[in-house]
Amino acid sequence: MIPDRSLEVLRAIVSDYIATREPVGSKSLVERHSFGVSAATIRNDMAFLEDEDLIHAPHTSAGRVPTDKGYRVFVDRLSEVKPISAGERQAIETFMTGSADLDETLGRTVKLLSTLTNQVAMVQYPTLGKASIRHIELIPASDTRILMVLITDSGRIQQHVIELNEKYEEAVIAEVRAKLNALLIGVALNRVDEKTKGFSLTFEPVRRAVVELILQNLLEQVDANRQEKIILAGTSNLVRREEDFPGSISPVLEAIEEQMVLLKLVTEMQAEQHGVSLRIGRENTFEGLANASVVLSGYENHGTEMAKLGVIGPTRMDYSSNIAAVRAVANYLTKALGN
Amino acid sequence: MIPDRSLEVLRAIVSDYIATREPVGSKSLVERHSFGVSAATIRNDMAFLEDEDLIHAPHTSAGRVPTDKGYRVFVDRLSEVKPISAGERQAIETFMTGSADLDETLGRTVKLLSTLTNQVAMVQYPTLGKASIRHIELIPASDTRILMVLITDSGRIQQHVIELNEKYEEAVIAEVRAKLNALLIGVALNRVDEKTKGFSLTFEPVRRAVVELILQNLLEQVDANRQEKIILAGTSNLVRREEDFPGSISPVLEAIEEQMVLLKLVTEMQAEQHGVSLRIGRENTFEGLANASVVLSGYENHGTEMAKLGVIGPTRMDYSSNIAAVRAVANYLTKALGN
DNA sequence: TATTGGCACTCTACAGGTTCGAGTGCCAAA
DNA sequence: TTTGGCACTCGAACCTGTAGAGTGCCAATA
Repeated sequence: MIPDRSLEVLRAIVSDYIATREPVGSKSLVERHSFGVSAATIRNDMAFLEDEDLIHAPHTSAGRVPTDKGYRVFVDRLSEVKPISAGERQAIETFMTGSADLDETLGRTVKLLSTLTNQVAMVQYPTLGKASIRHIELIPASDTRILMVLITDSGRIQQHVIELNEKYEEAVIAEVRAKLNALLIGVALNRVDEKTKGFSLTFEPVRRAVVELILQNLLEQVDANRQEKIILAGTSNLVRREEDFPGSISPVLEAIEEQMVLLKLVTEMQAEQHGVSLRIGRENTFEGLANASVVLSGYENHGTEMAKLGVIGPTRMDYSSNIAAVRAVANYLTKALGN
Repeated sequence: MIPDRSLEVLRAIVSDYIATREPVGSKSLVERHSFGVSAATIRNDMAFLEDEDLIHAPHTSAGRVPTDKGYRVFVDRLSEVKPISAGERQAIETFMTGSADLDETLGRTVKLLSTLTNQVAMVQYPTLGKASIRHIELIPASDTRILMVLITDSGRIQQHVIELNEKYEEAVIAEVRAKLNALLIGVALNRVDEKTKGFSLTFEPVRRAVVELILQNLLEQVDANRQEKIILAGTSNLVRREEDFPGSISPVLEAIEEQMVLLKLVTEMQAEQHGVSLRIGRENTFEGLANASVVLSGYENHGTEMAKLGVIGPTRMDYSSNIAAVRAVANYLTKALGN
């Protein structure tokens, strides 16, 4: 167990360090906070915290800096999440109102989150979930191309152009369209595959090639629902915080520019818990993010699809504000998508 | 007029500076290039170039660095555009094949361009142009929502969800769809507005409100074709070139993150000339780009729509390689979209 | 007239040295 | 368990001197 006063000292060290970016020493600590004990006593506590690997001295005879583990204890046990201010609430509300389109809503959300936190913000597109098919449309787009539109009951709409290598008869398209809808409306996305087994056999042999091609494209689209995507905003905030990244920010920028890394990150953290989850420094398995922290929260789309949104910043970030902002934005987004 | 040898000296200064990032002095200049004259003579030439504001000394008794004007003379009169290498050609071809979708093609293109040049790459989505309507589709998406799909003869497909505040009859939708197509197929986008004047009057009065709403959404979509969009890749390359941006790269990052700035830039440069066009340093009207250069080229979508693509990097960039890459990618993209 | 070698001068980058102050660890006393 | 005291450490800031690259100018030269 960590004694109470030592925990208080840790809290003080973290908040001072976040505020000043200077390693904090025993003397300035007692000056700024009223512990009711002398600097020497604090030094003993600090020695204890150092033994526990919660703080760390960049070099002999320097002040102390929180370790990743120290930040972790801080956020888990010490920090209170600040309620967001009236102004922020106001900002969120004006920002989120009046956009019907999923793309636009998410675009605004990510921008909002980055403005609110002054960090890099990310929003994951909603994924599959329990959604089912509401409607499938096939529209001739040119002599050899067909536009396929897939509408799910979560309100998501996907479009895709199918390239045929030959001309087609409109009648086939109409027939396929009718049969597909009859077969699939109300069917959950993850059951489309089994439902359409043998589908092309219900057509005349000469038409089966075209039907197969359309079906294949449909399955791809259904699957693309699983394929995930993340949008970003506020990359320049990273540069403004450059001095918080020892070494270089280059690896961080590379990491966040790489969809795969972010997706992996999001998926890993998905499992952890509901509400806001955190990765601090080296808790991120990806090397490039060793000096970065990630704050994530889930949000819902129509109660069926689930995805994440959050911010990335230096380990030395204002956790309580950022957690509050991420939580608030996730709630508002869920509300905005819920209608 | 600038004497021939002085021009040669300028060329040597620019290429040495690009290669070494060091201000270049008269002595190292004669060592590396064989001018057949002594350093003292070169110094006279350099004094002349400095009078002409083509080079500039960062401080007394330092070597010289090209000014924006110096770079301009260099690219306009001195540099030969390197033909791209076989490897690069290969890379372009593998990269560009096998994507039907406009979004995906442009996404690949921008990634390719940034890999090729190691700079920040940008691609503007094609704009209006002379395209006309091939087909309009209206699809019920839920009780109160309709999906509208707009297909142009340039092959672009746009979708948009129309939110009605009340339930609608499917019959109205079918009627609107039929009449719209009868009226508008083959009509140029910029003439849709006039063509649809009084359109709702051909419907029963009780249905006019719905029709008006749909029409209004259609006009918005047509107009959205004019609304431009730019995608980026390789932002982290900017950070890797940080030392080439005196002061900070922060303003540059802000500028390129701001769609409006880029769009303005692209539009301004549109007018200038066909082929590759360039803005060097302060030639960019935007202050944040004072130390950046922009290389742009136009490309075509199906011969009708026209847009730009290019790279942004430090003024001290390898102009000939970048110009060659931008030109080549623009050509390949035009070809890829042309089918 | 254009070119050259020479020379005195300037400025930066770098290395070494010194000082200052914040901070530490430890110990003996309270 | 807390405290004051003390010797010690280390980095930041500052100075100083030197080496090297570069300049401008001038008188001599082709």
